[in-house]
Amino acid sequence: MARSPALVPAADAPAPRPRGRPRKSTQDADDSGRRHELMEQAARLFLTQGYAATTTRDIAAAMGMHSGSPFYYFKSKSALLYAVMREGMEMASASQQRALQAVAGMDARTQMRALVRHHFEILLGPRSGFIPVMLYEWRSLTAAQRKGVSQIKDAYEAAWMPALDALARQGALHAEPAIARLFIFGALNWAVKWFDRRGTRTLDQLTEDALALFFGGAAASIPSHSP
Amino acid sequence: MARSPALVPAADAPAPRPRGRPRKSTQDADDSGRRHELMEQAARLFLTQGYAATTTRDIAAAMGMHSGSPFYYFKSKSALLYAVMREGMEMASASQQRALQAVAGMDARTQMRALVRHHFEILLGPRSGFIPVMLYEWRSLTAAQRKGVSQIKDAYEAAWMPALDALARQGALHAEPAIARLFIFGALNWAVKWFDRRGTRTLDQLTEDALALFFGGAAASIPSHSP
DNA sequence: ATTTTTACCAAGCAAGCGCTTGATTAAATA
DNA sequence: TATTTAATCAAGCGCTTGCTTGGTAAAAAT
Repeated sequence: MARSPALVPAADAPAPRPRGRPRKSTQDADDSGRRHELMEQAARLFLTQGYAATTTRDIAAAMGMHSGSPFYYFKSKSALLYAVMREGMEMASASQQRALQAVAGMDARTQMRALVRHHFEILLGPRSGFIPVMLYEWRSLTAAQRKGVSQIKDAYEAAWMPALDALARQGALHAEPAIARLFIFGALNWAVKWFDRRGTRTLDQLTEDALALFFGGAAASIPSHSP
Repeated sequence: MARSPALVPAADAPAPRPRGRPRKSTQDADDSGRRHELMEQAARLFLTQGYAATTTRDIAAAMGMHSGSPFYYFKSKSALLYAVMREGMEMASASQQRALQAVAGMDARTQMRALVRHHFEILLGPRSGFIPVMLYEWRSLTAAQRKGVSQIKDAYEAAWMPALDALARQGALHAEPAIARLFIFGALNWAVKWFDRRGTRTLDQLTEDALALFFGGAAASIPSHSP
């Protein structure tokens, strides 16, 4: 939607990069930093304007590139979207595993707190962007792409079931865990549309609000060792 | 996304209509039925493909029209989207008022049940379509259009506060009503993405599931006359 | 010092887009 | 019966789109 001729790289765009081979590597290893930066800019634009309404020229301009250059990194616009979702979901799933391991063996409410807090971090934290794109641009994927992302997404969502089942057994969850999970993900994911990170409410507070709403006041927490 | 040349109205499209002036009126009064049918087809496509990814040619083909004909009813694609959202929100707000009047003076949980049930009807019922488009294509509106829809939407959402406040006072809602409302709308609205009307679960059951999750089991309902 | 590789630029093409314009047809009206 | 009006069709215009192609500057490898 940015209607600039882009014959000249636009006034507010980043300064043009030196051409040619880059100086060894910005950091250590596997990540060719420029490709990742492209994914971040694309994700930002996909989220604010939508995938279909974002042109490859918009993305190029945000990078300070010319209109054809993004295709050096991704063979199509669709492949760029897929990379954002797939790699975003892989990172989210890996960090969720770490968050869960940190509370392994603790009571169900503590585990749920960790899951909710982590999910908010992914959705609303400073390094967010990839997962919200996935949530709201799912239909822009091809069937084959959807299948590829679904695998990771299903694992991410399945990791919530043990804690939900335990809370239901304790009487802290007043609905079938399977459909409670759908409602709860809806409630949390929707926060992308209204939560303002520059506001006064922190993600910790937001987490407590959500826990209170779904699983009752803090007093309702009954510690229980896994049977 | 439908890639048909549309030189001929496509094989699966509705049969071509007789041209010329229509036979007096399909029904009684104010609604020129064809315009409304156009909005319904557009809403269906906007919802499945997204607004930007839906071409005016797609909409025309779904109507069995040629590509320029939708512009007889709407002066632009954008105006068609706005009409869907605005008129959809007006209908939803009016029917919500009726649903609320039917339970006026009754206890807060009954009022909440009416609100949730009505909301599901709007989102998932047989006459749905307009409101889901509004929820997921908000960013495709211009600032001026957003303002026009916001007025009605704010009133629709504000109507939930009395019941939420009352439930909080009864101890059946364990979070600040203002942010509870945001979470709850998120949970309900998300159902558009997963609920299958052809499945075994009815909207009545879904309503009870949501009430149990947010406001505790059915036993937690404490009747209270308005003070 | 030469060659290779990386990371772009510069230009443009074919297809598709929203939308306009001027007939044209059939029913309603006079 | 003649005229008007509503609801399209038929054709296409100008612009934007995703993407391609061939070149080129600079660092890295040899």
